[in-house]
Amino acid sequence: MTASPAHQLPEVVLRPVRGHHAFEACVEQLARAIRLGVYPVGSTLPPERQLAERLTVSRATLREAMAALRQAGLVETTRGRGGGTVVTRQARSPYTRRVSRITPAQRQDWLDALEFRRLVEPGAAYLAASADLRQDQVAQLREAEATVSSAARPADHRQADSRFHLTVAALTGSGRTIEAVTSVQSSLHEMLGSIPVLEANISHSHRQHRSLTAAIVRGHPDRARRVMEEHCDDTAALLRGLLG
Amino acid sequence: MTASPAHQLPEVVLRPVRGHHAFEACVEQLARAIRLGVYPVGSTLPPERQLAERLTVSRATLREAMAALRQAGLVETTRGRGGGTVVTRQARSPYTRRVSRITPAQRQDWLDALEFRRLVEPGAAYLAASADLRQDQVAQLREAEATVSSAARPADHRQADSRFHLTVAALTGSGRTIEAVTSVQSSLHEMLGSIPVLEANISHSHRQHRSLTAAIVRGHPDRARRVMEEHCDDTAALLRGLLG
DNA sequence: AAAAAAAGGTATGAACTCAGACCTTTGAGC
DNA sequence: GCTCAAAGGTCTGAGTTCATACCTTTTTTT
Repeated sequence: MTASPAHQLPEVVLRPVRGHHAFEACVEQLARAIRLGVYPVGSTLPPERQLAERLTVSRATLREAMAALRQAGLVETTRGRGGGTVVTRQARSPYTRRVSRITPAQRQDWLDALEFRRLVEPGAAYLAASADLRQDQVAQLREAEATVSSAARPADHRQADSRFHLTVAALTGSGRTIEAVTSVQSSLHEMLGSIPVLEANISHSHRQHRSLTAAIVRGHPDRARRVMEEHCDDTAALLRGLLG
Repeated sequence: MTASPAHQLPEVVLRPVRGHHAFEACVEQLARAIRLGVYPVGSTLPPERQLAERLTVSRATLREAMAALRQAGLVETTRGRGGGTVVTRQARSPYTRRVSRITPAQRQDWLDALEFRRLVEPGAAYLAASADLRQDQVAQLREAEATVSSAARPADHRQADSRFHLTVAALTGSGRTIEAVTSVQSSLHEMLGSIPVLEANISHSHRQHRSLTAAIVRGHPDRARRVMEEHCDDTAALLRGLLG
């Protein structure tokens, strides 16, 4: 009881202090934001100085990241007043590169993401439904829902779906919740881009989105959570099957 | 719909790429682990090379962090085989320093932690109760529960409580869940150390722990979640009141 | 007693990151 | 047209972090 560090807690509690280099992390965050539709094609990213501040990174580092995105053809930059960096192409999931076999670590991480998602997204839905929403928030949610159901191509649908879920998270107003959902959605997006999956049951998914939206707007937390749980379970079942 | 980055998502999705310098982050993680009782007084930390690897940091950086802990009197180091770094004193919450007024940002973060906790810990309890637990895991949980209820001094109680909650999280086997609970518990620990709170209703809390343990061991996810929700709500109500 | 192993201690040069100043381009407003 | 402001582009020196050796101390093993 006194001299030993008690079961395996140490192994699980100490986490990597940071993943990669700062500039890689910036590239990743920005690419993710573009991929998830936070910055749609045609939109302008914030000025460098602002972005740098938001990512708590020096402008020099941020610029390296921008250069990488530019080189990858995702964005284009123009100088002068009113200039800036514009999204020109949809970012593709980084794991789409050829037959890059899914490593066991990757697979493990993805399974974990599915599990964590089952926990965190229903929770977010619950919180969102408990909140007193402003009119414009309700409108945002409705619009996000409408965009998903009207998306034509699978890629558009995936992106709109991500944005819908992020919007729900944003309604909670909780930074940690938003971060958790962002991370989970990003993994999900990678999985969907990496696994050839016929997005079956789209109409089923739309129904779930609709009732989720209704439950949140009307302020039924328990109902919102239950719907989101089902929604997550459906996706997870599909993906788990394909991941083995 | 095309040229604007759509509501406030950008503001909330892009998160700081990393907090501080690597070595500060190491100090924080290690101090936190000691504070939360992951490494009790008298226990030996893993060898430097191992720790460095786990934190994904170079040994040089890790050693800077260790030097800081050593200088703060938290640990002592001996050389040679069988040597290592031993925890000699309990880490105190970093926010206990005098009348360090709670900044608005701090307060905001703490409120967010309470909200996120209400989401994540019940979810973890649900997951833990859904899992097929091995005998030794059950034993760990029971032991953690017993340690909380037998803690005499408030400081011991707080630490044992943290460990109990971390143990529940560890039962889920989900890295992201564990990380989320760790972060939340750390904030909670700071709050409790910073706000003069008579830990009222200890026996009430013990009852909750007991039924939580029972629900998890017997595999009743919904019950486990409900109990944890109440447990979180009780603490949160108390703390929210004191935070204003 | 000698050798091996497991720890911490030291050193070095390269790569990364930062903060801050300054330059250049371009649109907006007078 | 002139001027200003808002953007991106460039430069520099200091501070961090890294990877990788190699050294020293102590215990265990043979």
